[in-house]
Amino acid sequence: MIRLYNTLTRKKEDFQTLEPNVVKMYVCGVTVYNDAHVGHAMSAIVFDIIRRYLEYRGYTVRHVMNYTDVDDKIINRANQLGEDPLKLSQRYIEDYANDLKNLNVLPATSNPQVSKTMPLIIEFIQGLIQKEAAYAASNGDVYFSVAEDKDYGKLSGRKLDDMQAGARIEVGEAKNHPMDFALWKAAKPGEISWDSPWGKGRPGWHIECSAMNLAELGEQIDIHGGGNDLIFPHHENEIAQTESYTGKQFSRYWIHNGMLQLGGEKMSKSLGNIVSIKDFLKTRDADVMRMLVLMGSYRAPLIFNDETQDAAEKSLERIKSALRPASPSSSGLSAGSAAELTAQAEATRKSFVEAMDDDFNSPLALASLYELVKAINTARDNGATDSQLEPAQKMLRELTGVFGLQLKEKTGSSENEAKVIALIAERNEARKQKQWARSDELRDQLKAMGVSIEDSKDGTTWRWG
RNA sequence: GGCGUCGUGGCCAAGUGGUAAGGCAAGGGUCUGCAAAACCCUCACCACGGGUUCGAAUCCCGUCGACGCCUCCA
Repeated sequence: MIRLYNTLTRKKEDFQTLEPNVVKMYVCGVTVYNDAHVGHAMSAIVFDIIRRYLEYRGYTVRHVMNYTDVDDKIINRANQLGEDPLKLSQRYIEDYANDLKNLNVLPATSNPQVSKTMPLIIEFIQGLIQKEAAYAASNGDVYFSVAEDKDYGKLSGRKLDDMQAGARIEVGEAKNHPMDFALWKAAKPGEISWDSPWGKGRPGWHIECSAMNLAELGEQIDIHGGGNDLIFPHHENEIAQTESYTGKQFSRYWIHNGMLQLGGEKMSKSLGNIVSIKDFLKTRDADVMRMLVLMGSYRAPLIFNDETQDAAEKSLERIKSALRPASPSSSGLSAGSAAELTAQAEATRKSFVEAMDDDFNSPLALASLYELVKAINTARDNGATDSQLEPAQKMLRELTGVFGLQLKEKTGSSENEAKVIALIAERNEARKQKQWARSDELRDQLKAMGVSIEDSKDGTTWRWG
């Protein structure tokens, strides 16, 4: 039984889907107006791991991730660049999709866009007005009426009275209640807009997700996810809109990832402390980003610095070490020892699943993986053959695959490869002659080319990296 | 000011009532011509102060501190 932490109840709960074996999961994507950063990567990876794990446990996952392509910031940026806003956002949609691919994040089942959901959004707003959950104001805006929603604030644990509305946000005079939020914003001159019963305008920030959810997954879904900075107001407002509209519980489970932190602060566009996904991938492997995420709880803040990145990189190296072949002269393990290794593989699978079943406890699941790593390496040291290592290595691949780790060995160019082989042959000759100085010189030379050398009784092996 | 999350070894981090997983780093060792990799060994009483309990990192109260949200934000 999978248990997961539900923001709505602030408790871990047994996971039960609306339909057997199917998970309807909606994850808030990004607003597309510039390069995505590693904080976005964290969120995407968290839900990618959740999705992969649910699939591993036999569920069919309908994974929807939206793109917010109509928004103030997009309009501002488009104005700056003198570009059509929808063209600009489309460009960044493709760009983000590419980033995700490079991070080995599986494509969502569908990626709806606000600009392509306009009729449904308008219909949704009309429905809310009919139910008197919303009202058209004199200025052409349409607002959601929070006072009419008796359980408004249930996700974020806020009460309307406690929120100092207007303290930091300007209260529009057209609003009935200071906390009322816009479903539809009247267009300013020259702004991109769509026709509606309330005149030209565009949707407010929250209604799109409610509408796209409805369009893609129906009135009720299993999991709604996103960064914990979205709990309020975004997700709170989504609940208010959708539940007012359908009269049913919207999402059964709300899952929120913690914030990635750089220098003790949340990484965000507005703070400007940003490392883009592209810049990250220039110097580190995609696996490193994923390992960083796996090392901690998805709900906790993720400390992003050189030290944690180095640690992640080294940990990956260790896992990779277990995937390497047996030594050439291996004489074979006793049948008993080989059976022990296979048993360890199965034990690891069990503890891995047990850990992940408990609210996706990846640090604990990783610990069980290291146990298997150690068993494989010990078996190899003791002379296991490739066929004896195989079941355990296959299991390790299977489980790291659930995490979405690729564990690729580095590669160099093939023209260099011939040179490497020649240098190693030369070095082996030198070693035979006990010309250690020459031998070490050649090793340094290879190292400079990015080649690691390992000598053993059976001769010399090498690899890139 | 309100709401929420949290404070575990040098760093990252699991554990939420029975005497502290794991990874990285560090030190020692096996192996090696020397290395590297791998393997073995060593390395914490859990922010502070009270309380509950036979027993607390784990429950309660208080203090201090950090972070997130209350405005766009993954």
